[in-house]
Amino acid sequence: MSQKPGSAPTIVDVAEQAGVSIKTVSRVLNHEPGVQEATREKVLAVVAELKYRPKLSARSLAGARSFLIGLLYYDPSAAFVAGVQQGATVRCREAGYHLVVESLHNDAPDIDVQVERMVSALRPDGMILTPPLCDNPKVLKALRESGTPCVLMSPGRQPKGHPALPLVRMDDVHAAEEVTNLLISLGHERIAFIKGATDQAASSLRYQGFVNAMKAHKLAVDPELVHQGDFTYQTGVEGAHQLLSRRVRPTAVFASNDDMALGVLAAAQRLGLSVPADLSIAGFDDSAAASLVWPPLTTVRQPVAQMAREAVEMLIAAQRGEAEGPTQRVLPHELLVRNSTSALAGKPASKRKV
Amino acid sequence: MSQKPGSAPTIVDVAEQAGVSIKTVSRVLNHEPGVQEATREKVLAVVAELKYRPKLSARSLAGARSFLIGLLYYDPSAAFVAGVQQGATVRCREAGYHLVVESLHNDAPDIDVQVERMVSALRPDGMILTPPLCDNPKVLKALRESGTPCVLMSPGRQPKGHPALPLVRMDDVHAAEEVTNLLISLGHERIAFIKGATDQAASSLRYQGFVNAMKAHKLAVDPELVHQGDFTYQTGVEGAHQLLSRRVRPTAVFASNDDMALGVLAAAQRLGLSVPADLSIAGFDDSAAASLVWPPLTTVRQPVAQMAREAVEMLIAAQRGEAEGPTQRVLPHELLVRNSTSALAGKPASKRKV
DNA sequence: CTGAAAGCGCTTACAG
DNA sequence: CTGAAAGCGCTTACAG
Repeated sequence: MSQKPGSAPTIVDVAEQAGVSIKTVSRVLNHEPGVQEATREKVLAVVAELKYRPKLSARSLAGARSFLIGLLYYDPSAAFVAGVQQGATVRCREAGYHLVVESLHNDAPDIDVQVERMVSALRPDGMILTPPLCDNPKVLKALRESGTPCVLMSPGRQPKGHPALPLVRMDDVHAAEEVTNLLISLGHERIAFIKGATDQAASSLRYQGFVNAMKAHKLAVDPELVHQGDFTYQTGVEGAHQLLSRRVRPTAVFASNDDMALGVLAAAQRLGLSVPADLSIAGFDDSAAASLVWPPLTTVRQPVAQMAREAVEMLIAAQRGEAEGPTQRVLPHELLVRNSTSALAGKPASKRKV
Repeated sequence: MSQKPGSAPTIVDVAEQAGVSIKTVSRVLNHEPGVQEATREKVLAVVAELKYRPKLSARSLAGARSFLIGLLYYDPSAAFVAGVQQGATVRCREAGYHLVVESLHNDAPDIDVQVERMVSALRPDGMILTPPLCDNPKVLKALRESGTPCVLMSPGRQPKGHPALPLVRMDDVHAAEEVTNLLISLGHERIAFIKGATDQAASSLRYQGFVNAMKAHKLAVDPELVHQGDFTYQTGVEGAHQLLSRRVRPTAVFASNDDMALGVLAAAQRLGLSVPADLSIAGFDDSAAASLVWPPLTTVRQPVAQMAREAVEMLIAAQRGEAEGPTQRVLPHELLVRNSTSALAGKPASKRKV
């Protein structure tokens, strides 16, 4: 063995032992064409025997790739981040990439410098941005100037004046329509809606879906039954108190995320209402708590891990110059019908067509 | 400017413009002693002007540091991972390090190879392990053989036969004692306990704390009031049904994590019991759901972010050869007294000394 | 206090 | 199909 004991084997060790040049070893490892099958196998055998692993820093310094994908996030629920990482790290591992994460504060005045620092030190091959960072102009600008490829996860409207960035998202409008349709199919007509934070793109999309479905069934959207929340539990509680004090109560509440739906549930129970007998409640997100409370919430599951997986996919493909698939992808979600919703008393579930 | 337009400035550009050698620039950037103040300032000025950022891959290849810290995790609640990353990425950023995360499956037969692959490609300066990976012998072995420094977060008993590894944790025994003492101070005597998964270290520690506190107050630990759970919501529900069907019901239940406590809460409410009037419930972890249900759960908050922060700290200090502080640290937790616990009817809260 | 040389372990042109 | 040379951008010894 030419390999010095104690230190990890290098490409030189492999080349010597296989009786080829380091360039050939490099070719085999990078799946470059034009290597004789016998040579290829010999090299691979030595690689396995020596347990040789190319060092990322050397590949990165010499070549045009770093094999690093960055993930920038701020705050979105822990479950969202966990899902993103689950999908992203698995895909990265399969492809020989690694995920570098950074938790940034969306309002930090020097956020652009933080991003620029990270990018120029790491030179990642691509960056994944989650809300609300994917809608932060300073972040986007820093990334654009550095020439780092990006994929946005569930962004709001894209900034005008720049070419559309690659993105992955789900169809919030359609999902909200489905939830509303479910409630209508259960016989509900007085359906209240609690909106999310005004500065988040999902809020208006989900509200739009609610309105679409109501109108499609010729049901009125009573302004008195629409409450402005901000995606927090607290505004769900407040919304419930306000909505349930109407002369004629709603029979169902569609809160546009689970945290608010949980607030409605807690408030309803404190008021002595039985859920779903007296009030049906639906949420959105399928948060961990949604299935832990009683009754478990009817909600929508976002394909978070799958979105992250595809984001990594797009970044890697783009780098290889393969334009594989669309750069703006909409992934399927899942409507989870659980026990917080039920047919309106006296109205059979099948009464209305959906 | 000697710097070619379009490409990022290198150490050579800085050296030329500052009129010094690259070695001197390197000294300034690495805070090495023995540089004249005037020279130092001149270099720093040029660095700022050129917005020069040393490339990690070059530093890593040439030197002994990679400025990368690895974080390996599997499953622990999303909230736990989020907390760990929050603390770790902030500390990393302050120190010019970056966090590479990998989500592994604890039962993967080739988990040691996965770890070895990651380590030999990245050469991280240190690795942070969370439960249950921090107790996985194959992971520990792979890391030891590669010579990668590690810090374990909240591990169970350390493997015998090897030098004790650095770790950060909280005092589960003491925290469980505090929860139990709280219940006792509220007048409860028939207190049920739901144990966690037998293969997790925290389970026995928390039970030990419960037993300690009961004994300290001369209260009997009734075997009929101890239920074996596994940290899931479902076993909380099962435990509740079993415990609440006793001839003489417990007046309080201490579930050793929040998921199980939520199961107890849901079961109790379904049985028509009012919490905390009819039954006090305490959990452990301060999960997101704990404060979202009604009534919010009395529980214990782990200093997760702070533990991660210190783990990074220890790894960086160890690399610099500074033996700063102990390598086995126990961080303070916080008892959160919320509405799921109250004084036993007829017994004033102050009746018992704690 | 400062610098010239060598080298880390790969990939990139370029030859043949 | 294969290889010898140069070079990526830093740090490490070693000198003075």
